[in-house]
Amino acid sequence: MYERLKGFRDFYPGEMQARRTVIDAMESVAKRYGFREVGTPALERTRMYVDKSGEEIVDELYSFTDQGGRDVALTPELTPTVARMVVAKQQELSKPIKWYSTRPFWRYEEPQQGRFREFYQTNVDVFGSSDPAADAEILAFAADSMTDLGLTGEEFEFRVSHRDILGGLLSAFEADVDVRAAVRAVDKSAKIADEEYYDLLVDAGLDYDEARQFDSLLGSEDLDELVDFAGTERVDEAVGNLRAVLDAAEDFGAREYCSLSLETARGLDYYTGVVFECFDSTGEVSRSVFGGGRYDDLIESFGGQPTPAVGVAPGHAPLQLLLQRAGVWPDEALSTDYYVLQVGDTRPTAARIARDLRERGNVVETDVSGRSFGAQMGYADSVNARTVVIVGERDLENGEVTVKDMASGEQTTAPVDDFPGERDAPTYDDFAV
RNA sequence: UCCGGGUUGGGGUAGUGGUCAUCCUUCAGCCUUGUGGAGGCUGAGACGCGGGUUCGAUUCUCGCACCCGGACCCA
Repeated sequence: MYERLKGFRDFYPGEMQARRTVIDAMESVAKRYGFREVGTPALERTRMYVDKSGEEIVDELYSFTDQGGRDVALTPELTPTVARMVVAKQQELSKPIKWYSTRPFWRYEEPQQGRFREFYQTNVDVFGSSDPAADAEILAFAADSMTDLGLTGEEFEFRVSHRDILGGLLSAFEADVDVRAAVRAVDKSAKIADEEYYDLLVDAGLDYDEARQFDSLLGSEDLDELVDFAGTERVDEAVGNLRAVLDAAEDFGAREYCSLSLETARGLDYYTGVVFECFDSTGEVSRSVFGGGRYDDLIESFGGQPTPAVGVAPGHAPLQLLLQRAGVWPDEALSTDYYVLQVGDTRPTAARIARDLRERGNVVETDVSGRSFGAQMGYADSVNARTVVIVGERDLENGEVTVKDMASGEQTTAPVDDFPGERDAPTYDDFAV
């Protein structure tokens, strides 16, 4: 017996069917917005992640040296890859570039609820537009995905913040504050005690009174107050940008799912503008389901022309938890349209019927194990066959097959030459008198 | 990497320092090559791994692995 690797999962048909339904729903929304699918490698050079995130990142990667001596890593996220792709073909791609992709990623970390070492995400990004409408389109894609999956505004919310508001306010307090550390403190603030939060802000360079004031400003949600307090062009512009995004989201039908929450910060290493996180508003532990935001500097830092970008990446595992808690996780029960049952040596006719039904798009099974009548019927039942077509020697002598509806148990005969005939999906009702 | 709780057939369980480890379910075959959900018969399938204590360990003990949850992290 071989055991599965820690943090990796197997998906058996029932769960996989439900996952497929969810993936198809999200990708369908992305396609309707004109996002185009891209395919990307599972391996990239380790250096790409180190340059972006620092040497410590290597501990979180599945990284190794390949047989050609290259230091490579299984991709822990998509953003650097698509940034690389944008830079490589920058001149020939028409802007805005709108791409999506669903695939697994790998991080060497401890599994937790909704977190695994191999995990799936659907990434959706816009490159080349700094217009607030681009941010809003990402929010609208995310909102449409959630509602198409059966969720309502009662069950999730997008907490929207703006990195430049945070950074601008912090700079207004102290010119040389450690913005990164302070933002990280903000990101944690909901989970830790106020005192601990203030201590972290103090560590970042504020004094204690400033920390309290900063906290209170973030909580007020009065954007005008923030502008007045800071009195800087940067905060003024950031607030204007956030408002413009929310206005556009209103027009795109996504505003009702958004709430202003400056205490939402995300990890934020490369975020530059609007950031948001999707929260489960029904769950007892309101942890972030997924997040996204604007990262205008990344492409340039990858060696490209300055190219603004905004994106979102719903992770399938936390999304699954949310959908299950909301009671809208798709049905995992498998179904079969037809089971073509053979009695005696009737394979030529049974196979012809099965092929005809399949050509019409039905899910059709027939015996491939030489089983008895009763065993075939039991199998048909176990795979939730809707209709069983009995192809038996006795009926064939009369030029007939038997059509049985498994739910009711009723059955009737049909002329073998007229089955399925012109019908796409014949049932018992089509032949019952 | 750290903390807490777990681990007995595929799933769910009972139990014990000593005969063939309990029961339910599942799966396969048969009763049943003309009728599934019921029933019967037969079969498959487990003490996570390693060390220690012991005449003997699934049971006691230590370590590890894995699972669940949490911390850190969340690019």
